[in-house]
Amino acid sequence: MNKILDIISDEMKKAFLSAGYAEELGKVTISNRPDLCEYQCNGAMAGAKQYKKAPFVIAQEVAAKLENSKIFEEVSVVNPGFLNLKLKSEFLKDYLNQMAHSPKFGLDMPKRGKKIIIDYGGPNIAKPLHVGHLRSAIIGESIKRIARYAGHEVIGDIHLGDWGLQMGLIITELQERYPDLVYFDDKFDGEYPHEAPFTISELEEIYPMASSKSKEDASYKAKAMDATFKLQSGVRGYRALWQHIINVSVADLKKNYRNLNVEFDLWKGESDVHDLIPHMVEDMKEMGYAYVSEGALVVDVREESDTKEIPPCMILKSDGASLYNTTDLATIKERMNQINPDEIIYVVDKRQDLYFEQVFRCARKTKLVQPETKLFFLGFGTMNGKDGKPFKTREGGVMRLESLLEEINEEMYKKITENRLVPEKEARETARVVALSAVKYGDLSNQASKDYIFDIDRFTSFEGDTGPYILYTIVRIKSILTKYREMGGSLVEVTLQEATGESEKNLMLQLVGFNAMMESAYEEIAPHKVCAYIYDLANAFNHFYHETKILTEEDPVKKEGFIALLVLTRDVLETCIDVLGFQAPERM
RNA sequence: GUGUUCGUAGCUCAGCUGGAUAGAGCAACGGCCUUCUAAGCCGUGGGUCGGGGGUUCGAAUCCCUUCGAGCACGCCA
Repeated sequence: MNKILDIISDEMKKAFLSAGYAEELGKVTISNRPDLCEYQCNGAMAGAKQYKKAPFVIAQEVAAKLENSKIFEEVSVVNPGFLNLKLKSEFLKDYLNQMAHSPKFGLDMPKRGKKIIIDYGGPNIAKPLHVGHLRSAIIGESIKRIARYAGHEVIGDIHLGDWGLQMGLIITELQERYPDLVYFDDKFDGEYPHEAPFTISELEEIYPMASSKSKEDASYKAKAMDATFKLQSGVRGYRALWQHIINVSVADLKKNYRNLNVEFDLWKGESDVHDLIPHMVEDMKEMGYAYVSEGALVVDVREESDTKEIPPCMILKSDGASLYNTTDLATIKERMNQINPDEIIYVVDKRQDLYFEQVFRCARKTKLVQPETKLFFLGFGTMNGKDGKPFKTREGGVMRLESLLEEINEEMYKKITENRLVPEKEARETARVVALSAVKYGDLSNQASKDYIFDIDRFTSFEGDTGPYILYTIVRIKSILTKYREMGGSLVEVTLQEATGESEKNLMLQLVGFNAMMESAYEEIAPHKVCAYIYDLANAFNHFYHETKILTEEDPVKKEGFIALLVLTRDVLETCIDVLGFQAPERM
C-alpha cells in the first residue's frame, strides 16, 4: 500500500505538471508548522529560479489545479511561496481503514527479502555479562526485529568468545584446585561425566582470579598457555572440560538474555571457525595477499582514496598465533559458506570502527565475500554514568548486568506498590516488564552511534519521554477496550469514522505516518526513529483521550469509530514496542 | 601528530537528504482528578544552535576555518 506522503506527493506532482512545471517540484513533506497546516510543499520556491517567476505566483497556479482535489480540503498559498495543505477527513479515514485491514498496516514488502546476519551480543564464556554488553544486546535485538518486520530474513548470531587464552586460564585454575579430576588424567579413556564439576558462580569467580594470577606469575601463565594449546590441539580431557565450561556458561547466558527479551538464532563462537583458519591463511598467502611484515603476517588494506594511513590487517601474530582478526575473517568465510547472506551487520562498540574497516577490506580483497555482499559496522557509543564518564558501580568497578537490572526492577516495584494495592506476584511481574521498557527505551531513543548517559534516577522516574510513558498509554487504551467489551461491544467489526475534532484528526495523522517511519527506521538502521514516532503518537493519543469521552459517547457510530481508532492506535504502538524489544502489561 | 565523532535551553536529548516563529523531556513556576488509570493533560519562563567566514531567495542543517571535548591509530578483544 502506498505511503500517505507518496499519494499526496503524486497528487501534487500532477498539479505541478498540469500547471506547466517539473513534477519533481511536487514533493510534499510533513508540515513543520502544525499550527498552519498538516503537510507542506516547498516546490514553488525551489522552482522559482528555473522558471524565472515569483514563487508565490507558481504556487498560486499549482493551487488552482487542486481546487477539485479529492485529497485536499485546503490548499493555501503563503509567502514567499509555501503550499500549505490540509487533508480531507474522508480521505484520511479511508486511508486509515485500509491500513487497519492490511497486513503490517500496509507496509510494502520487498520483492525479494534480503538475508541478513546480525552479529551482536558478543559475550565471553565464563565471564558475567556487564553493562558493556547491554547496548549491543538491546540495539542488535531491535534492528533484528525491525529488519524482520520490514520483510527480510534475519539471523541473529551471538558470536561467543569461547576460545582464546581465557579458556586456558580457567582450565589451569581448575587443575590447581582439583588436580584429581579425570579430565587431567592422560591415561583415562572411559566416558567423561555428564555433570560439570563446577557451577556458574564458581566459574565467574575463577576467571578473574586466574587472570590476575597469570599476570603476576610467569609459570602460571605458561601453564595456561600450554592448556590453551592442548585444548586447541584437541586433547580429549581438555575438550571435555571445555565443553562443560561452555554448557554451564551458555545456560547462564541464555537465562540472562531471556530476561532482556533478547533471543539469538545462532550460538556460534570463535571455536566454531578454528579449523578453518589454517586453510584460510594458506589461501591468503598463496594468492599473494598476505605477507610477513615486522614478523607478523599481514594483508595490506590501503586504498587510493584514503585520507589517512590505514594500517594493514594482521592475520597472524609474529609468534604464529591467530588473533581477533583471524577468527573474525574465518567467521565471515564460514558465514558465506553456510548461509551466504546478502548482508552482515556488526553491532559493536564504535571504538572498533577502524578495526572493522580493516577486516572488511581484507575480506573483500581476499575474496572471502562476494563483491555485492554488504558488510556493515554499526558502532554504538559508550554508556556513561551521570558524570559523563563510562558507567561504573559506586565503588568504581564494572557493574554486572544482573545487578543493574535488579536495581531497576526494585525501584520499579517500589513505585508500583507505593500508593496502591497490587498482588505481590503481579507487582513483581509488572515491575519487570516496565523496568525493561525503561532501560530499553532509554537506550534506543538515543542515536545508537552516540554516547549516552545512563541515569538510573531519570530512567526510574517514569515521566515524560520514557518507556513507561509509552506503556502507560497502551495500558490506558487496553483498559478502555476491556470495558467496552465488558459492555458487550466487539472490537472486530469496527470501522473508523471521519474525525470530528482536532485532536482526533491529529491522532489519525500520526497513525498514517507509520509506514514511512518504519521504512526509514529499517533503511537507516535507526531504532530511535521508532521511539520518536511512538512518543509523538502517545502524545497525540493522550491529548485526544483527555478531551474525548469515549465510552459515554451517545452516538453509536461515532463511538464505534473511536473504538476503531483506539484499536488501531494500540496495535501500532504494540507493534512498535515489539520491534524495540519490550512489551506492555495489561495493567500498571 | 594523523584520522574520526561530536558541540543545540540549567540538565538529558530530538531536529541535520536546506524552508516559515529551532522542538521535547527533566528541573522551576501556575492550573486540571465526584467522570474511561493524574505514571496523565493544559499553561508560563528559559536559546546570538561553540566562534568566524562562505554558498543560497532561505543555513542548526551544506562548504571552509577556528576553539573545545571524546575516541581510535600493527602483534588486546
